Parts: sequence; structure tokens; C-alpha cells
Amino acid sequence: MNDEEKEEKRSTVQAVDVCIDVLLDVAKNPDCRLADIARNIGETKPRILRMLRTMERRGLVRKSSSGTYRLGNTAIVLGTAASTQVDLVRIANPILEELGQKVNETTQLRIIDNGESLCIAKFEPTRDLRVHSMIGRRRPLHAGSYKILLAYLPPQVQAQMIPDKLERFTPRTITTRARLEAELKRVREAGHCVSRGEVSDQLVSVSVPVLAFDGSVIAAVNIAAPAFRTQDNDIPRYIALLKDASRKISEGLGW
Amino acid sequence: MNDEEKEEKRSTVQAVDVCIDVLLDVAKNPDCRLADIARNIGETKPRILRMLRTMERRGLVRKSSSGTYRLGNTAIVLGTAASTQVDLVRIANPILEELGQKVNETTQLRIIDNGESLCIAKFEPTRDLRVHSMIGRRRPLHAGSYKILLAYLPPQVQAQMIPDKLERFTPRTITTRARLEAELKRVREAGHCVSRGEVSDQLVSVSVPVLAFDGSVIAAVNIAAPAFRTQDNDIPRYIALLKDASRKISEGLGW
DNA sequence: GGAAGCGTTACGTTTAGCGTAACATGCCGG
DNA sequence: CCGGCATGTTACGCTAAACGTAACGCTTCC
Repeated sequence: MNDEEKEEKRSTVQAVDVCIDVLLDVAKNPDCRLADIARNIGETKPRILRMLRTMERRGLVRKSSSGTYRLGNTAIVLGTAASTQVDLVRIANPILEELGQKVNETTQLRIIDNGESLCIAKFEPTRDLRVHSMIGRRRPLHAGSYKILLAYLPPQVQAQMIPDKLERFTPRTITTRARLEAELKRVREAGHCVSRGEVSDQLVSVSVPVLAFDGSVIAAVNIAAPAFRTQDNDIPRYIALLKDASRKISEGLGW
Repeated sequence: MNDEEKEEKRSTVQAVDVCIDVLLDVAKNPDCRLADIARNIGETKPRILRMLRTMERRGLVRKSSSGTYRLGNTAIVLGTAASTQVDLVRIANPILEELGQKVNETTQLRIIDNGESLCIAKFEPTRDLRVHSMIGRRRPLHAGSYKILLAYLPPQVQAQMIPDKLERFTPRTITTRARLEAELKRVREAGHCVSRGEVSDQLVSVSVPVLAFDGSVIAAVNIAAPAFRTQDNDIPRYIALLKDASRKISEGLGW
């Protein structure tokens, strides 16, 4: 371990850290087995077994009769409590719903987390064909309209957020740093970002930033819709509605 | 520590156990301070500080600028994943919503957890005056219509679930073991339970059991409504709708 | 202006809990 | 039918992770 890592981990509890790894792994892979978890996170089976037992006793995970693990009731309770405690999510939820009802499409709230974009709230309309969304899903920052999260960062922070290799998802994905930076400049000036098929061919997504009191960007609201039913003249309307929603969220947060 | 406790705690990880205590305490008391948490769960401040730091680094909790703690984004992600992984909750949610829309009142799903009833799913209608409900809220088993959870237990299990002292909430609360057992017998024969003001004066609540494949009771669905707008002739309708919902949940679970 | 709270740091001691190794069990293929 | 390989599980001795004590500044409130 180098000095940097030593500094990072000073005065933390390893067992808790590993236990969080286990929880996240179970969250990602429902019905996983002890051996899988141990392999995934690179620990020994006895260690993970002890942790799973502890968490099972507290209802954080559940062990099925076939020996596979899932998250448990306590995790639901924690999560529900969390969504009422995280201001951003609590405020945004009804606003996302109102917006989504209005345009009858999927809406999302995304933040930067660990160099990726993370969905922390969403609304899906009740129509047969809609964009599927999932809280907790992570996406790279360079593709799709939530690249807007990068656009307002201080230059050097932005630079280190952009990985050297930009993965390509579709022919329209931006994969060179130069083009991405040019696009980010344009996005910053426009105040919104429209992505047509950068992540998935058939999808259009439009994002605007959610501003903190000091003008910094703390999240992005977006509308995601199938390309075939999104006409060019829908876009300005979407942008206006998104800006309205974004403003309401900022106000709700007390700014 | 006596032998029993030793046996209980064999091959678990103490640090994880304490960390769950911390999480649950933060869930219960948003914006709590380090010293409060340490006091609440009877641990030293440095220990809790180390844990909070570890969890904060992973986004499980958030520390505000004023030094208070709340649950964080990772907790939301975990909770959302959990509600899709716990079959009972995943299946029950849309059914609870449909039921709640039909009667325009609050509906809940409750299970037995640790000698109490625990709300693990709910629906609230969008009307001004409604019964408030909260996932994670615990209630004693002897009061209110969810006492039905006790009614189908094997006699000796039931006996040890009923505490010696039955807390009184209202004049109508059952507080003697004999009366409670008589009531449970009646409930078991009727297949439903109606509570009028046992927990709170102004509330009526009706519960029916959710059955597993073997006929054992795994949960209770209930409708909770203000007493003034619940006429006697509403009750049979509620019971019928509840039984219907309960059957759908059982079927959804594959039974 | 001190007393009492807070969060935080440092450090030496100890015990929690780690990993190794061995075991029981189930499943598959030869 | 039996060995091979997977699984989950247990036992145990060793070690270092992390615990608690004590002391540190800081703020807040009498």
C-alpha cells in the first residue's frame, strides 16, 4: 500500500468497508451465493460468511432456502428513510413526477458519483412503450445528455473526470477528448444538452443542470424518450419544462 | 456475557453489528450528532466516528457542514434494489396501490419482525385528510387490526410473542392477556380483524392475512381510515376488497 | 471566564476476527 | 459407482486491526 492509500484509509474500519462491498454486491447480483460474493470482492469465504450471518440476523440480507442471498427488509427500511432524508431526492421526486406526467415520458435526476453519473430519483409514465430507468444505475459521464454534469465543472476537475479512453456505445457516441470538450463548451453556453442516440440508438434524452445557491451544478434533470416519437419541435418545449423543474428543485432546496 | 449470548453471537462480526446499529439510529434520528449516536447505542465516540467516516466515504451516510449526519445516496440505492429483491414487497406494491385507489384510503403491508409489527410497504391516497403511514414504522402486535398477525401462530409461539404488559394507547386498547387471546380466537375464525380506535381514537383499520402456500400467515394487508368517514356498511366492502388483494399477493408469490 | 459540551487526534494494548486448513455435502462426468 | 470439484461450514492459533483512554482545541452557554 502506498502512502496515498494509507492516508485515504486512515482511521476507518476495514470490516465495515468490506461489509458495504458485500451489500453492494448483493444489491447488484440478487440470488448470489457466498462463493460468488467472496470471489467478486476478493475476500475469503469465512470472512464473508461471518458478515452475511451478522447482516442476516439484522434483516439487512435474507438467505433463501437454496443458500442464495438477497437484500432484506431492513434494507428497504433504510432506503425509505434515506429518500426522506436526502433533501435533493425528497424535493425532486414530486417535481420529477409532475414533469413526467406533463410530457408522458420518463424523467430522471442524476448526480456525479465516483466519476460516473448516478441515477438517484426517477419517474416512469404508465404507457406501454417507455424508457426504462432504475435508481442506482450508473452511466459514464461522456455519453448521453447527462454529460451536462461535466460542463460546469472547474476546468481541471473536469479534465480529471474525463477518462483517457471514451467507450463507444453507438456510432454517435463522442469518443475523442477534443470533441467532447468542444461539445461541453457548447452545452455550457446553451444551458442544456440534447443527446440523440449517443448511448442507445433509439433514445433521445434532454438534460438541464440543477443549480446550487452559488451557481455550481449539483445534479441534472432529464427527460428520456424513444426517438421515433420525439419530433424536433418537442425539444424546445422539453427544455422549457426542464428548466422550470430545475428551478423548482433549486428553490425547494432553499436557494 | 452468558452462554446463551455467546452462542447467539458465535461467528459474527461485532464491527458490522455496531455499524448496523449506527445506520438504524441515523435512519431514526436524522441530523443527529456523533455524540448522540454514541450515547444512544452505548459505544465510545472514537469508535462511532471511525465507522461514520467509513460509511461516509461510501455514501451510506452524509455529514452536513454543521457536523450532523443523515443517510446518503448509497442507502437510497440499496433500498431501491431491496424493494425489487424482496418478493413480498415487489408483488404487493401495485396491489396495495390498486386497493388504495379503489377505497381512496391508506393501505399497508405489515409483517412480524422481532416481536413487533413492521410496515414494509404502503400506499397513501392523494386527499387532504388521510392516515399517515411510514415504511419502517413499528407497532406493538396487541393493538390495532394487525393483531391478526398473531391469530394464526402456533399456540406456544403466539404465547411467547405476547408480552406480559400490554401497553394502553386508548380506552379501547386490549390490555389483558385473556381478552386478547379471546379476541384472537374470534379473529382467526372470522378471517379478518377490524380495529376501531385501539391505537388512536380517530382511526379505523381493517386487516386480513396474506397466506403462504402452506396456509401459514406471512403478512397482513390493511386499510386504515379516519373513523368519521367509515360507516359500518363500508366494512364488509373493505373486507371483500382486502381478501381479494391478499389472494392476488399470494398468487403473485407463486402459490 | 470557566464549565461543559462538542469533535478530533494520538497511542499503546488487547482481543476481535482473520486466514489456513480440514471437513461435510452435493453434483456432475467418466 | 466412484473420484473430482464445487459448494458451505467449522475449528483454532496468530496477528494486526481497531479499540478505549486520555488529552487536545473549539464553541457555546451560564
